[in-house]
Amino acid sequence: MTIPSLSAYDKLIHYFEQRTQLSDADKDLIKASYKPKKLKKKELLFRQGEICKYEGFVATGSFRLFYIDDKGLEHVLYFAFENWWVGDMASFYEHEPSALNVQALQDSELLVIDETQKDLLYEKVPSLEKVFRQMTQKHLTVLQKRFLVTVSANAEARFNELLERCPTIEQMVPQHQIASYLGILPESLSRMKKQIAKRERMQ
Amino acid sequence: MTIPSLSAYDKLIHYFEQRTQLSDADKDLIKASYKPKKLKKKELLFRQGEICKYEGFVATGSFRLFYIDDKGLEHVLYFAFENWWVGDMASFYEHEPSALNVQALQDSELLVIDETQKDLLYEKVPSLEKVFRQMTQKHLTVLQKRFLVTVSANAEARFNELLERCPTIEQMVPQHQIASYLGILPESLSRMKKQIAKRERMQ
DNA sequence: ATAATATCTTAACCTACATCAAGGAAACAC
DNA sequence: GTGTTTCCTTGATGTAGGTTAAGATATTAT
Repeated sequence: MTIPSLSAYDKLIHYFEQRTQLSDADKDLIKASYKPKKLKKKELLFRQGEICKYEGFVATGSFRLFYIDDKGLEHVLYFAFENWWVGDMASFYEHEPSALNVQALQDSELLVIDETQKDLLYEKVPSLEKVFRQMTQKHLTVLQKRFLVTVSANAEARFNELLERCPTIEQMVPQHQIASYLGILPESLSRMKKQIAKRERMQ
Repeated sequence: MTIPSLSAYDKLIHYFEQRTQLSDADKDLIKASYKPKKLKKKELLFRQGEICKYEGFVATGSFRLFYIDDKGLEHVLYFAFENWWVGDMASFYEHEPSALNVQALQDSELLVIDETQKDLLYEKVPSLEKVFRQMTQKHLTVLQKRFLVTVSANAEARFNELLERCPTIEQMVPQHQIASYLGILPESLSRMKKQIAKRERMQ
């Protein structure tokens, strides 16, 4: 018994149709503008220092976007699951080296678009301008929340916030990458979880 | 000898004209959509918990946008000077209580627009859709950089980064608010500066 | 001018998390 | 199936920046 799954393109069209009205012609233009791209587990869409040439829609699988600092420590900016977007706007639009690495956490399927195609698509389907403005606003909103939580709460509170917002995260990504998202070392997360468990056993 | 200064509206129109083409009719529509709003030093445009009803263009003066956590500590998200924007997109568009306070650091002059007027303006001057999409992208880019610096560098490195990016900041805002922007306490910034001075005296 | 308020500095002590080191468990590769 | 990465845990010790308290300066209001 298998569930009939939507194609990558169906998911993308569905995403846009939830946000704006599209004619059949619009849909065809969209399908022609995005190219499928498969990435194996651990493969990178692009790495830090490179120009981000593609903005990608996650059709299947999952990704992490992370920065490696001068000390070699990795800092996860966010995880991206199905129906999310991956890329680096600063690099994509300004053609500057990206500060980010985009890595598949499992075998994954993206639909990607380059800047030329995207500008063309905006011209041909102007209503997407609003969709992407709103998508960027949403993105900004989420990042702002993440920033404020990061600077105002300690690691345990940040962990709880993450679990509330994303209860299945522990089944989806390894613990040392959750630590990296939280801004602590794997050792500290391990110790923290032990503390939490101990406290819960007590009462 | 006084420098003849541009009116608030001239500055706003200039801002838009640097980013898109505008007809005289467009300019009139813009001027009719934004209302002037003066704020005295320390006055708030809105406070945490309230809905952000206005997006504001800073014509003169300066602002800080900050969050107060459960312990009562203030965390500055950013400072806004002339030709910057203040507001809270999440609250403005989704009508949810804002997490931010927007406070004038000195007597200041804003041009503000509410959501109804802004939607109307997008309809009447569609090229602004792109300007605001790009503005939001820029905003997102800056916040992403700020986030990565915050999680990967220590307080001294963050202080240096700020000074490089904004060399006159110490003349423009009090030191305890710089500390709040850096995510440390005023006492720590004071201690840090003493350390830096000592090190510089040595060599 | 003088009181009131806001800002900055210093010092002693404390804590959350990092660092270093090592061993164990699980997953993956051939 | 057994070597090899990858991942997780635990303990001992270190440190950046927080906490508390107090006094010094500067700014503002009346």
